[in-house]
Amino acid sequence: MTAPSDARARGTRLPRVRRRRQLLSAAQEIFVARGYHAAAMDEIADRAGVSKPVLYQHFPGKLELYLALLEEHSEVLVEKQREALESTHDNRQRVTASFQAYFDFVAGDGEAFRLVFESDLRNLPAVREKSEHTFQRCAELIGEVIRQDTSISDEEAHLLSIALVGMAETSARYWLNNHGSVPKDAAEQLVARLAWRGISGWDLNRSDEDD
Amino acid sequence: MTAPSDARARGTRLPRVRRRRQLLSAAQEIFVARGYHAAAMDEIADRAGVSKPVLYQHFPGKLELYLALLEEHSEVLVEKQREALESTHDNRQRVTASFQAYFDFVAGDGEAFRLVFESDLRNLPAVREKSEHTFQRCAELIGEVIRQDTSISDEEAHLLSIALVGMAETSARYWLNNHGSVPKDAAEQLVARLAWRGISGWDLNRSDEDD
DNA sequence: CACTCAACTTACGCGGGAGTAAGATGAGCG
DNA sequence: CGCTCATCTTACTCCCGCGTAAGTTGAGTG
Repeated sequence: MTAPSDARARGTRLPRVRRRRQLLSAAQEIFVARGYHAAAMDEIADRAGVSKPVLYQHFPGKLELYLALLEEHSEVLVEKQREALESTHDNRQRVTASFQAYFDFVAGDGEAFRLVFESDLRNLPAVREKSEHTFQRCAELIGEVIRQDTSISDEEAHLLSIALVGMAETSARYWLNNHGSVPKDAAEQLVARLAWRGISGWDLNRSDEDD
Repeated sequence: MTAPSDARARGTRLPRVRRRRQLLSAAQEIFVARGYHAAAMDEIADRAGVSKPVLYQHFPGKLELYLALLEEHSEVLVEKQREALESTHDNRQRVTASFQAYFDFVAGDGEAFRLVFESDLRNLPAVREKSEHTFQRCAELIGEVIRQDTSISDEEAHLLSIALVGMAETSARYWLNNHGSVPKDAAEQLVARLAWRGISGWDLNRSDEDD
């Protein structure tokens, strides 16, 4: 079942940088599949077709290995988000692009999103801060857009952004877990529509009517 | 700092049911503060002013102790949610009540919500299923309401519900972490407004306009 | 007042996994 | 062709924390 994606010819020597990349890749598979705690350094080494001390020649410890991956993928998410928002000046399309970015992130790169969104190490301050900071940066990018077009206060704009990011993250994760029930495009569009209806023309009607 | 909330007179004997409740309470404090993995059975026993074997006379193991708490608080959340949606027939108020329920849940009972929303044991199938099932039940409650008033398909209604629940959970957690920046009422209202604008009159305008 | 049984204690076994010491191997260079 | 040094291996040590064996205490009952 688990194809040894990189454990080619157990016994091949590799130059340092190549080996490092491969170790990161093996570690990602294990951490994603098992979480931090259930992941064993032995298993990561095995997966890379190498013995444990090799791992320790590249990373000082399990935690640092994990943090390296977390850092990398957090950056990817924020970058995707930035690109999405810069891809157009039409706010309606920005919303769509932003959700697409979230869905893409969740759909991509061996489920690495689980490190960022579902870490079982969030009780460690270093990890909690990294995750939350990533989240905040995404929200901040969206917040800027909102502020540009509404007379809303900074704090309220930020809270709205948080809510939207939460919506994106949650629905993207749900969509992935239930692959097949709804096609990606449709899911993105649906949730984007919900968000757009929610924020567009915010200033206009301060009175809330029922249906 | 950490008041020994229940560790009265180390050396007091307690009848079985009373002791059990107290152990659950001590366990909750520790699990919430440290997460499952970093929580030590010794510390839980200490916190309860009791030695470790007592713990094992009430619960077969660490996992079962944890699951008991998870189960309990999951039920509380779903129940709060059900009450909120049954508290009125006006959908606009339903939305507000629903978000209030989430904020209340997060604000209440010694931050027990962290067990449900931030468990570091989600890689264990039993826990993952429990958390996800709780989430789904909340979404389903909301989904029923949505379906009653729209011509939307079941699957789409469900995805919308998921998105809304994610919004509620995320914003409630954020609000709690940044207590003081926004008062509870204001946060609830703001996010409820966002959600209501998003879903109300969904069927009417199938065309999306920009601002 | 002795007897019983639930409630509690101290002190330990033991497994699992992170990290390491010491040695083997082999690719490339002089 | 043999030297060197980076790469890699085997085979440990050690700690931490769950779970338990065996024994103690004391409240209530006949």
